[in-house]
Amino acid sequence: MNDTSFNPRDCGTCPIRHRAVCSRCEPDELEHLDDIKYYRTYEAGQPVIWAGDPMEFVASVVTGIATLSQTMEDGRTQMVGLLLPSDFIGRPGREQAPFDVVAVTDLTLCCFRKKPFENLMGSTPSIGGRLLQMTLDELDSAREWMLVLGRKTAREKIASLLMIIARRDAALHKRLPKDGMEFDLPLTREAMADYLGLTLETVSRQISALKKAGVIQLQGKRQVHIPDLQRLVSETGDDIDGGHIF
Amino acid sequence: MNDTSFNPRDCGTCPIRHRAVCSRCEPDELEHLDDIKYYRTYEAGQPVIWAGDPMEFVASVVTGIATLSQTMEDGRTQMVGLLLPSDFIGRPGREQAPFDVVAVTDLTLCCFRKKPFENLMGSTPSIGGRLLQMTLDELDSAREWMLVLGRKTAREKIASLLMIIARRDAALHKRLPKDGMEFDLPLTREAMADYLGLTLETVSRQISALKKAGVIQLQGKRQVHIPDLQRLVSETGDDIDGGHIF
DNA sequence: ATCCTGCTTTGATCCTGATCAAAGTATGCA
DNA sequence: TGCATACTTTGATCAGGATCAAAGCAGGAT
Repeated sequence: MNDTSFNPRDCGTCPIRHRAVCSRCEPDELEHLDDIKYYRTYEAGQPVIWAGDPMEFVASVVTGIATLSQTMEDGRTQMVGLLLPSDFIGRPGREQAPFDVVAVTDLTLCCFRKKPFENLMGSTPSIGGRLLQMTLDELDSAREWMLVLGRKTAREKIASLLMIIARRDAALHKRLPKDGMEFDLPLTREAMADYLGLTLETVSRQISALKKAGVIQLQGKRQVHIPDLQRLVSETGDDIDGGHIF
Repeated sequence: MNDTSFNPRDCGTCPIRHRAVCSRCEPDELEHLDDIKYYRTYEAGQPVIWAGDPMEFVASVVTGIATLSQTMEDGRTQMVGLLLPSDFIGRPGREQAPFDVVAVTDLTLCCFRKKPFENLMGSTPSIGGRLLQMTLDELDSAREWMLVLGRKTAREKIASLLMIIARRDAALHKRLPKDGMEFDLPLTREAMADYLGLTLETVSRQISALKKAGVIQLQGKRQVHIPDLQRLVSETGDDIDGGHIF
C-alpha cells in the first residue's frame, strides 16, 4: 500500500471504499475492517430481512439485485426500492428494518456489523458525509418515483421504468444511454407491476403495445433493444429538458 | 451561556439547535450563526423556489406549511413532500433545487446561507449526523407514501392522509393521537388530490363518504373531528400491528 | 420424450376513479 | 348590499386499468 504510483480514486458510490465494490478505490480503510465486514450470498427469491426484524448489519450490494418492498395485510404489495450493485442497505442508528428486502437474482452483499460500523462513522466523518449524499440521492429518486406512481398512465409508467433501468445499466458500464443500446430486464412482469403500482397483466399488455409500436424490440422475454432513445423518452411523459433525464 | 443550571436539550428535529424552532434547545451554536442565518417570510401561494433554480440556502420551517412538488409539461402535478414546522429544506452539497417548493399557508423559514452552513457541517460532525437521521426519516415516509400512491384505493388514500396529518398535528403538540381529537386540515381539496394522486372531485366525494359513514365529522370545510381513531385506522388499509401507526 | 412448474400473453368483462358540467358556499371588496 | 373570486360539492358519463379466465411457452426434472 505504499506504492505511491497507485492513484487513490473514490468511486463515489460506496460509503466505505473497498475493493469488492470498486477495485480502483483506495484500500486504506479496508485494513481496519476485516474484523467487522463479511460477505454473504443469497439465492434468487430468498429474503434478506423482513420489515420489523432487528437488523444487526448494514451492507452494500456487490452483485445481483434486491428489492425493498411493503406488503399490506391482504397481499397487495408495493416495491419501494430497487437495489442494484453499489447500492446501500441499512440504517446506521436504527434498530429495525423498515421494509422487506428480498433477493431477486442471486445476490452478494458486503456486510458491516452495525455497531462497529457506527463507531467507524463516528471516527471517520467522511463516511457520514458520503452516506448523507447517497441518502439524498435515494430520496430524490423516491420522489421521482412518486410522480410515476401518482400521475402517469400505464404506458408512461412502463416507458419510465425502461428508461430508469436503461440509465442505470449504462451507468454501470460507465457510458451514456444511446440509440441501439441493449440491456437485460432483471425483473419479472410481476416485479415490474409491483414497482409501478400496476397488475402484471397490464404490464404485459403495455410492453406488447410498445413493441408493436416499434418503441422497443425484444429478444426473448428479457433482453430489450432500444432503436431510438428519444422515442422512448417521449413515451415517458417526462420533460426532455428536465435535467434529470441524462 | 455559562448558566450551568440551564439544561441543554436537543429537540431532535432541527439540524442546528436554535431558539426559533425549539426554545428549549441549547443556544450555544447560535452565536456563530448570526452572520449566516436569516429569517424569511412568504405569503400563502407564493413560490419559495422552482425546480432547477440555483439554491443558495438551506432552511428549516418555523411556522406555516410548504409543499414540494413536481409538475409535468401538460400540467399534471404530484406533491412529493409536505413540509411542516421543524422540517428541513435544502441539500448541502447540491447546487440546484430538485423540486418546486411553494408556500401553502403564510410561511416563515429560518434560512442558512449554504456555503457557511456546509463549512459548519464540516467542523461540527453532529450536524451531519442529525441531517442524516432526518433524511432517513424522510426517505422512510416517502416510501410509505409510495405504498399509498401505488396500491391504495381512493378511500384508503384519504383515510391515510387524515391519519398522517392527525399524527403530525398531535406530535406538534407533544401528545398522542386519541379518540375525539380535532385538527385543522391545512390543505385545499386540490392540494390533497396532488398529494394522493387523485382528482379534487374524488377527494371531495371520499371525504363526504367518510363523513356520511361517521368515520369523521367536519366543522366547516377544514376542521376535522375524529370520534373513533381505530375506525379511521381501519379505513387506511394499514396493518394495525405494523409499528409505524403510532 | 413427457410432464411439471413458473412465467407470460391474450381475451372478455367489470368497476373505480377521471372527466365534463353545473350549482352551492364563503369570503373579501367595491 | 351586491358582486367577484376561490373553493367545494354533486351529478352524469366515460375510460383506463383491474379482475377473472384460459391458453401459450420455456426450462428442468424424471
